[in-house]
Amino acid sequence: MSVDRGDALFWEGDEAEHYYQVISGAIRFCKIMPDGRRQVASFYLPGDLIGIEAADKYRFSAEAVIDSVVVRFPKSRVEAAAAEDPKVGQALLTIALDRLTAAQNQMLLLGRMNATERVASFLLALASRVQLRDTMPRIVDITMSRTDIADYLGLTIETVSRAFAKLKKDRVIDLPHPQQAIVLDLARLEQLSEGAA
Amino acid sequence: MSVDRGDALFWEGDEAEHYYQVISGAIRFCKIMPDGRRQVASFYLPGDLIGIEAADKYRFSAEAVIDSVVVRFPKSRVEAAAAEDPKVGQALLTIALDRLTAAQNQMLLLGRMNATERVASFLLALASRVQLRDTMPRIVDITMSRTDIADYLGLTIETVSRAFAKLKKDRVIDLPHPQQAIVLDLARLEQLSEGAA
DNA sequence: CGTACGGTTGAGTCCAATCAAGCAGCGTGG
DNA sequence: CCACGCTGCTTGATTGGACTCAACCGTACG
Repeated sequence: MSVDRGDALFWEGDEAEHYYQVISGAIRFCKIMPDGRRQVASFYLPGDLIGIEAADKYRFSAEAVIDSVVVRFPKSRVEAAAAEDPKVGQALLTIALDRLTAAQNQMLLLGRMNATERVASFLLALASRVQLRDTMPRIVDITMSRTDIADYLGLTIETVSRAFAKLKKDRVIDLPHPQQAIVLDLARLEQLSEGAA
Repeated sequence: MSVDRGDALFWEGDEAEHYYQVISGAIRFCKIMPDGRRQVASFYLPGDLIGIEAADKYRFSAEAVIDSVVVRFPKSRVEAAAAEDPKVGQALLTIALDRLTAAQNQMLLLGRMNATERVASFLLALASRVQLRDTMPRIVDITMSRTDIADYLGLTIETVSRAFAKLKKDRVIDLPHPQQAIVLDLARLEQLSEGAA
């Protein structure tokens, strides 16, 4: 399946009938409050499975950040496979537990970090999630918009922009293009993400 | 095992060798930043399993909020049981997925809600997690301190206290004792937790 | 009875949100 | 080809909600 930028795989409240796996692109997993406030719980990148936490209905919406390709599995078929082969269930469990740990770390970010620390953590996470080639890439491609980043980090687009500007001014990163960052001082970035002022 | 108020089941960084199940009391699951900022990821109440997300090492600490009793299982034994009986693995998966959904909702709270909305959500969660008797209890016992609540909601103790005071002033709850709230206007509390100003 | 601790309340500060321009890239159409 | 408008990003000025600092209160406890 192809999904265009901005299109939804499913909406919060839909009957949860499918799992999705990202092949290419990026999907945001988010929830919107009645007055429009939005929180992105996570970004799903190629290889990631979407929808595993849904029991009866989806509790979050899944929308394409950029044009993407996903495969869709009927939920019932995955469940049948899991019942038949314990390894499938085990694999799902591993994914769920990893994701739980990530969610708990994100709570620390949202609950206790300031704007600069949040953006630093975000950049590090992006850098480490991209192809794990030889070493941590110095060039980080930022596929999502400032709006998506802000809603992921619990900030506004202005604050995200200012945090990028501050990191650039402090020579921690360079920002040749809004969608691309170059890590100049990895150690400093790590310090920031750990909360060292 | 008995654990006294304030004592830890394990610390962040310890080798993850055990699962724990809460029998009585309450355990907080938290992480502390180098400069002392603390985030409580969740409170575990009787029946809850602790430590399932740990792979090699614990990523969070677990400490008793009040004097508590827990049972401890060797991790290896649970894993063996899961390998043998698919139902064990399935049960673990169900727990992990429920917890993931809870964590995602907590992200919305931490990222986008104001102080009053956070406290309202917290009270509702407490009310619904206590014994599910006939209906939602009007009387909510708050076992944890303001410090723990603040670190769970990403606020300070003063702000938590002020939010409680505001809810009381607005006749949404009564607060006969700092550790006990009485829900006067459940509908309003639910509105607040959903983000209706 | 005095001290300590947890909670509340008040005053002032600060960081991020809000409000408001301004700018750069880009696709469209005259 | 270029003017135009749109969209996304940045930057500036101001505001506001939560944080900080500080005092105070009540209960528990030695």
